[in-house]
Amino acid sequence: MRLSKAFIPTQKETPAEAEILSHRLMLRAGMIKPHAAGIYSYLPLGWRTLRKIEGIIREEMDRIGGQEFLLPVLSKRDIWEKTGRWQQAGELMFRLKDRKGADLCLAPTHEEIFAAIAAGQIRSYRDMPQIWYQIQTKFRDEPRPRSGLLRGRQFLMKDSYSFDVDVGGLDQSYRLHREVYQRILKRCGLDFFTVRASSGIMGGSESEEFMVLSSAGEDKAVLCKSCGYAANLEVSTSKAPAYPCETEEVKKVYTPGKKTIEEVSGYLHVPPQRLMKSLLMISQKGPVMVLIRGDHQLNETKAQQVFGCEFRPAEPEEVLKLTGAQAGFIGPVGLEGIEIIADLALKGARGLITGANEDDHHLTGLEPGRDFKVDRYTDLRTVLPGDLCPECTSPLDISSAIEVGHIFKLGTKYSEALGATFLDADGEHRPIIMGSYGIGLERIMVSAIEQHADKDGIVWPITIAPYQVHILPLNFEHEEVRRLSERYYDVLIGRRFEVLMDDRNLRAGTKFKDADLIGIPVRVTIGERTLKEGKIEIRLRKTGKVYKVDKNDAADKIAAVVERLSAEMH
RNA sequence: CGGGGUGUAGCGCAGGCCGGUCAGCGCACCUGCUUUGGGAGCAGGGAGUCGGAGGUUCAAAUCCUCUCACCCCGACCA
Repeated sequence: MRLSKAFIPTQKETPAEAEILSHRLMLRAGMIKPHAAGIYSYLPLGWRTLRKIEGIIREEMDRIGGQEFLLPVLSKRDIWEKTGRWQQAGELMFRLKDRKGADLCLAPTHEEIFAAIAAGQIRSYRDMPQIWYQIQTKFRDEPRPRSGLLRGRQFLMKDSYSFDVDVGGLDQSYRLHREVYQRILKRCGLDFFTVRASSGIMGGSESEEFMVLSSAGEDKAVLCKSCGYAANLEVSTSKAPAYPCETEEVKKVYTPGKKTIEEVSGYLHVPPQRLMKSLLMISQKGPVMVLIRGDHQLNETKAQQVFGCEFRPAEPEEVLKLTGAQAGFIGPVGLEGIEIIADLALKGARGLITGANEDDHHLTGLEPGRDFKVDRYTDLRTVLPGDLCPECTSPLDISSAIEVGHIFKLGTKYSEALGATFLDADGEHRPIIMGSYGIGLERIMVSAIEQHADKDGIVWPITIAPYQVHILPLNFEHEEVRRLSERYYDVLIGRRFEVLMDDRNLRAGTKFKDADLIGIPVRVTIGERTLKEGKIEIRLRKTGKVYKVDKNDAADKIAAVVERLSAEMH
């Protein structure tokens, strides 16, 4: 492509709305154009990179026997009703009506539709295993789109689904996907890791996320440097360092108006670790009191699992009715008929302080088991930095990360709801065992920029760069400069390389700045100065390393550099 | 949904409090000349319903009311 003819609207200044690096660079490099919150147009340069990513994903999916589909975006209500997600997905789903008034949605994901196809066509255990995938736009009306392409309301995803006859088959399909995702991300030049994750409203048993460390990321990953333990903060466990405490007498103290941990801890001059949060929850099975150490936070994902059902905090009237006191002054002591669940960090603790079930009073010196009953100890808290690794007891780190992929063992939730059953070898009807595997194309692109950029612009990994070679004639009016540039351009294109040539009649400085911004891995600089020595320059965007090569066999040298860079990515 | 911020030319912004030569600056763009190894110089030029609607006023970018959009923090998030 000749830059004189290309639509690559680079900008010197950064649009004010862009906060994160990748967003700023993509706007400045003329890759994307904002349309509405969380909705972007992809301009030619941005689209080329997305298509590169798409190509890598397609190659790798096909390699494991995946078969590509293209499913509809418009989807009718009934199949979503069958799995309960028409209600469950709530406002996240874009909904519309057709002219007859029938309900439709823009599909936010495609489990239902793929499962419905399987329900009709897969009838025998002989028809499996199957891996079906598509690369397509998803629509989700996010509560808050943000960070450029990181969380959009419309985005590209490769989603695949596996169909197996048994759990062993699912394990195999899941493992294939884990391996293929690792290959995809590696080929895209990402430094990533996997974490155990929550399966959320997808349902299912096991799930892992593919994460890229980045301060721009919205997820928090808990990492152990010494043993490699890694988990999403939502599901991570840890051993809390024990807080030293001694046996005390129980005393009731007057704490007028002191409701929060901070207030009580300040008023009584004790650290928050000595306090115990007593949280009254209403689950579908009835009221439950949850006990957490004062400096800890209740982890709702874990609580959900422990309760085995939906729950919510009790309303003020319910708190009063069940405990006789206002929230802030409640506790487990003397509480009858309410299940009490405590976080593991409280096991063996002594001298605790919590509400007395009497307004403006707290109890001190409490000991679980001695002063109140605990029906169950379990892990309920969110990990804090410095907590100890559950596997090797080294201190844990918590880092921000971008979730680029997520794989799930779904089981039979969708196949049962949609009647996707098959006949096994014994002639029995059984539901198909499904897995679901997503990977975000924009998130790969964003992550690549976040991980590979410098003050001057993007530094593309060659596998996903919009072009491989950027020919930069410094003065296109100069005859020899022009002649050589045209020659390399033709030769390289003839050899199937992807080449951008800056044939614009601009000053050298402008061309350099644009080249750095766009970030093509191999730059070929052709100027009068080095031509006097009979040389041209090959410069690597990543390292800044310059090779001066003879002007007559430069094309071979350029090709060799591109091939070497590409080979390094496998 | 709660809190905060911003809407003035393609991009970045000033002006707003104190209504009246107030439609402005820089970049980008167009023309010409000079320039050509890290975002050139000079001269000339085009471009904006001041987010929208209503109101106050002789007069509104500026004051008032409503509204829309975008960004950030939080809640939420397959």
